[in-house]
Amino acid sequence: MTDSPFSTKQRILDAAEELFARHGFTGASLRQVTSRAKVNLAAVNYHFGSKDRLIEEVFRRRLDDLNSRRLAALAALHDDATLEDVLRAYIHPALQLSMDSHGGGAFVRVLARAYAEHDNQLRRFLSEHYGDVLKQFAAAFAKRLPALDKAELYWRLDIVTGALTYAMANFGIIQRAPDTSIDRHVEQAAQHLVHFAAAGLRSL
Amino acid sequence: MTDSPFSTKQRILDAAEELFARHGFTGASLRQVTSRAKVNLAAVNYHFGSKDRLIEEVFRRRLDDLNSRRLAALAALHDDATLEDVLRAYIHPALQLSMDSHGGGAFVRVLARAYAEHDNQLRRFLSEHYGDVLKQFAAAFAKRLPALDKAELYWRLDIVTGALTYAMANFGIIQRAPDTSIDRHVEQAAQHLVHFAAAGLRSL
DNA sequence: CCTATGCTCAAACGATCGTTTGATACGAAC
DNA sequence: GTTCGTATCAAACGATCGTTTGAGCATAGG
Repeated sequence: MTDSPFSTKQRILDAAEELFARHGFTGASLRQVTSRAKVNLAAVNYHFGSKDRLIEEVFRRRLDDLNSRRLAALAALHDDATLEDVLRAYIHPALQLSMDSHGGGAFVRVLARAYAEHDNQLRRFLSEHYGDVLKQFAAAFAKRLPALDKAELYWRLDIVTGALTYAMANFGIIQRAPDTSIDRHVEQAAQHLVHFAAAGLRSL
Repeated sequence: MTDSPFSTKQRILDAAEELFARHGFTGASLRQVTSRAKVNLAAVNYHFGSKDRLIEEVFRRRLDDLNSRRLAALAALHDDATLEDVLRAYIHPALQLSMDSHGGGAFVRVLARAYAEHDNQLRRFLSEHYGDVLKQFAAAFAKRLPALDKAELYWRLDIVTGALTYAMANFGIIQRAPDTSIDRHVEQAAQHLVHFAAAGLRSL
């Protein structure tokens, strides 16, 4: 029941995440996935039922991890935590996931792609697994930004999320330099994002 | 040589843009495209050579338009233009394109998807058609932000671009309300982005 | 020992993919 | 009127897709 990190299921998930990120959900075939995972082609349908269910599992695995990390970071804050502290609890786990060596970077590109690809189906799936996290953070932000009404706050949080998503996907011109360690790059990116976002959020 | 807006080529481009946005490059088949465009299946390979070349043309058409609009807006500014003015020249044409009724909204989702899908090939294509625009704006920003060194400026411009891209793709929770006109929504989004970005850029 | 269960395997299914072919229609050039 | 290049068409090409099948192998329970 507890499958090892090298079990067939896990190997399929790892390979699928990597290939979905690189070639898209439809672009990556199950034959590519199973070949990379060094398992039989039929193993996907045996363990997951279908390709669509495999895609869902790829999401759930990473998203659950991100959610719990974010909520833990938020819960660890005291009442007198600053706006920057809350921003860091929101931003840092996401950036860390996007850079981690276990294929998290691939996952973020999968995530970005999914918004467009599975138009409303996967979008609903994400909001279900994500809605309460957003609400908890929105409340924490609102407490530190009493001057903003709710509509204005949501506008700005949307902007923050956009900048973060873009940074996670490594889309931008700023990419990790070869002589910078991953941890250091994550710290730099998080620091810039937190600083920028704090100024934007506080602006009157 | 000058093909009408209803020519076979244009109809293919319109249909392809719409379907690529909805289903992805590999997810949308040429049979879907040609069926929607009401042209024969072979017309794509006749007019464009291959599916890949069609994808490139879908990009070039919209991107050239966005580039010229942005540069025109930048050129129209005086020397005493504010940081907000430059931001608006950068942001507003992009948002307008993303909302326009001629399928621009679809194009932006195609754009976002492309970053992940065609790993480096299309990425290079974009930087070639986009590099000088970014440089011109970077210079205009640098002039209004003398306190920022070059590295810091590029970090922050990357953040701005991220927030803008996200907003263009209509990914976020903020979407156009039914009772708000498209133009008004573009104005609102542009105003929020400009305001937020200006604060973030100016922050010490 | 026998059976049942979980898993893997090679092989094949029908469907759909991008692309190519060869025929046909049509207007301009000479 | 004939020729020539452009454009459209139905039909087919081989390749690859997701999925299914049925046999084979292992291990645990009786």
